[in-house]
Amino acid sequence: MGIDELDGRLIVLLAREPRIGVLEASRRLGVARGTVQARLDRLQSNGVIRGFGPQVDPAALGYPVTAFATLEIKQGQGADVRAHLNGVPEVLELHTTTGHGDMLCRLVARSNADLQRVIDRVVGFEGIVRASTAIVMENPVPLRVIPLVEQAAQEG
Amino acid sequence: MGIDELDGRLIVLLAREPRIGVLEASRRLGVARGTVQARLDRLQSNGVIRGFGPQVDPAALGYPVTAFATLEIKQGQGADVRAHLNGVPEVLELHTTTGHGDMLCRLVARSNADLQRVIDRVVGFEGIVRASTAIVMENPVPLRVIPLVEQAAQEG
DNA sequence: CCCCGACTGGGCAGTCTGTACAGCCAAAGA
DNA sequence: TCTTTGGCTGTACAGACTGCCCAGTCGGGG
Repeated sequence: MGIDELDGRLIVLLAREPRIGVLEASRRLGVARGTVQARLDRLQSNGVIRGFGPQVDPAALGYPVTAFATLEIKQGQGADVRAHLNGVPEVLELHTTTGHGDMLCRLVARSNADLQRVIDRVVGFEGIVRASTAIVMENPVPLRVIPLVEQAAQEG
Repeated sequence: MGIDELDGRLIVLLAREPRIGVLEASRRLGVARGTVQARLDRLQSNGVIRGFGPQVDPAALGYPVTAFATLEIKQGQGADVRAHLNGVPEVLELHTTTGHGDMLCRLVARSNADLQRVIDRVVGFEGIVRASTAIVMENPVPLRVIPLVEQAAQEG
């Protein structure tokens, strides 16, 4: 289940320059093309690489406001709340957590004013007892995996 | 800056089946290949599509534990804290937020025990006054953008 | 000592990409 | 109404890549 050092270099390379193909990658890594192909296949069937879907920027889509909402759920309403939130497009992800809140979700909105509408829609559901929202001002570290991959590659 | 309806269908298609190329996409969408190519180029230069990097699953990498930490920062230490957290591979993303905490970051760890090590490393830095952590138990809605894209496509 | 898995280097057919060009059409402007 | 502009359609061509196959090499485990 670990990650090879070559695997690591491959993933990092693909992350930095996604457009290069298997052939070019093999040249950069200094291995045969078949090797890269085999590694890639294995990484994908392993589940290490889920896919190569487009990374969409909500801000460029017209949703420049991001927020995190901590939700407190009425006992036994978990499934319903999940289904409800799943139906809200502005809910980009949802986690159930330990701690004071029961759920944490990431929201986007067209503006601060629009965020109110989104929150109303999110919490306008019996089963959600309380919600506290934190608006994101800055994003010093955007979602990244490369450092983790490098670490996993060295240790593995 | 809006999103066309065709743009929306294209993005959704690519998100669902990333391996298909421009040609196949044009067939599916019922438009000419050149059109798809032009749209793709525009979406990428727009910044709507950031890229097609590999989507790596930290769990498969050996980091099955995810947590969110809310950090309280000593006034004026923001920049240092950012730099510090930027150097921790297990910090997958970092936001500065409004509300009770000053920052919110996503962490991963090899196990619950290992999470302690990560948190120690994160908060072991002058400038961080307090941290409260919520461990993720379940992830009912994994990070997604498709519903948002569809909504933006209809409205735009 | 042998076997097995992994990597190498090469080859082949099929397909896709990048690019270009001419024609068509609808919307915007003169 | 005429003209211009921008976007889409088909088409074409050379170059490059992919998927697949195979024989040979190499190092570790049995």
